[in-house]
Amino acid sequence: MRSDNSPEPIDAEIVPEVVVQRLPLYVRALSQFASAGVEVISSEQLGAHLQMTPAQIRKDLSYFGRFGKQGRGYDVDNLAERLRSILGLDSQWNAAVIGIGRLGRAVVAYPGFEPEGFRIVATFDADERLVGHEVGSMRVQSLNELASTVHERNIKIGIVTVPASHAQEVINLLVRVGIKAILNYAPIAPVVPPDVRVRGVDPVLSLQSMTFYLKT
Amino acid sequence: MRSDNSPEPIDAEIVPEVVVQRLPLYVRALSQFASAGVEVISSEQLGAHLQMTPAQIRKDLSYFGRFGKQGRGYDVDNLAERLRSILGLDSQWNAAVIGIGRLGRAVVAYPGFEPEGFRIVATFDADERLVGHEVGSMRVQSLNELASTVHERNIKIGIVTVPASHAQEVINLLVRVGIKAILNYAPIAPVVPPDVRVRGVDPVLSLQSMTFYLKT
DNA sequence: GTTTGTGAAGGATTTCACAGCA
DNA sequence: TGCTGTGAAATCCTTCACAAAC
Repeated sequence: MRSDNSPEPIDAEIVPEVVVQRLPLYVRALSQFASAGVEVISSEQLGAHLQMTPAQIRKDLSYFGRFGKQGRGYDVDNLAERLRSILGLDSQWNAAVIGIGRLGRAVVAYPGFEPEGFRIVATFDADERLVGHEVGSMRVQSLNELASTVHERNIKIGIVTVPASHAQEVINLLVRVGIKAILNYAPIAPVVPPDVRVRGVDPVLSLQSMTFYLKT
Repeated sequence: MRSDNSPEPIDAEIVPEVVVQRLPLYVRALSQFASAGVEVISSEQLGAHLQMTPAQIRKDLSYFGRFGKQGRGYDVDNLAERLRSILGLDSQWNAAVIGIGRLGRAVVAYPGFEPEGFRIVATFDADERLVGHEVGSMRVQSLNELASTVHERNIKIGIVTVPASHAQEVINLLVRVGIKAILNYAPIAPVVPPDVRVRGVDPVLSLQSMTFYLKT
């Protein structure tokens, strides 16, 4: 599937989306192994750790290049770095949080984004009484300012923490302003154009699909 | 696929897991239509709302019975109720939260669980200095009390909000105590026996799989 | 006329199994 | 010998298309 190194001529078209979604899992597992001092790892070991088959890992990686050495396995640091670069995790991504209620504040305060290169650089709320308040050392802005701020601060990601009743309109607004990646905490299935990606964070849905298996 | 009504002899074995995971989506959409006053809906309309094909909806439902009327569609209330019952959402589910730091407190305070029938009935933390404190009108308990409390309060779901470094051991403990459904907020891919279900809530993973498509 | 429920077809993803390399 | 990378096979999931029901 193409020869070894050379900085990614990846056919994004042709990589199945499921594969892309597993890549971050590999990155995370590799980081753990790296900080445990492991230098080389086989698809077998990685698979055991992630509860998946070695074949799947090898096949997934094969979409992007050849990273291993026969008879040996993968260099942990190297593979992690290559995958980070493929995913675009070697640069910083700026995000805006829309909806500064209880949930929005928790998201702004969440310490897990920054170390992974995701930085919240603006906060917005439709409620004019909130506008101007300080949250996480940022001024809450009016939605009127969304378009200009998104461009000025190079914001590529929208994080939606408004109530379900307003989520679709906020998402429409983000789309209109050119945002192509949305993390949606509202419990709705939003409608977006095909070039916009949405990922839902929805603990209730997760619980509801587990109870099926719990019934007696 | 079996005749009409009769209270579910569902072959859980045979229903694909993806289908089970979509059911809560249907329930949610149906509830919305119901409260908008819609009484009957076709797979076409439901599909438009959820951005999926009508055929997929009909096929999914066909695993569980026959709920529609040809030429007409589905009775919104009836279908919602049937699906709730299939998923086990017609009863209450008790949950315990393990890890009462910033995130754990936010989860305990989250108002989205209770209305859907999920009730947090116990809180635990490994830090003995926290034990005894009140959080969400519950006493934070020691992990020593986990086994007994799980049985006394009929807890079927564990919600893990401890730091990544302790998540696997806490999950092991939950498994040992008989928990079969775990909602995991820690950024790890836990290893569990095959009869235990885990769902991860992990905004960072979601973001990391979107950046792949953002890299111009 | 409309829309369901479903076998059959088609497409996508996973797993197999092995040649080839270290 | 040990393990990768990968076509081919197997499995899983989605879509088609139409008979039956209203």
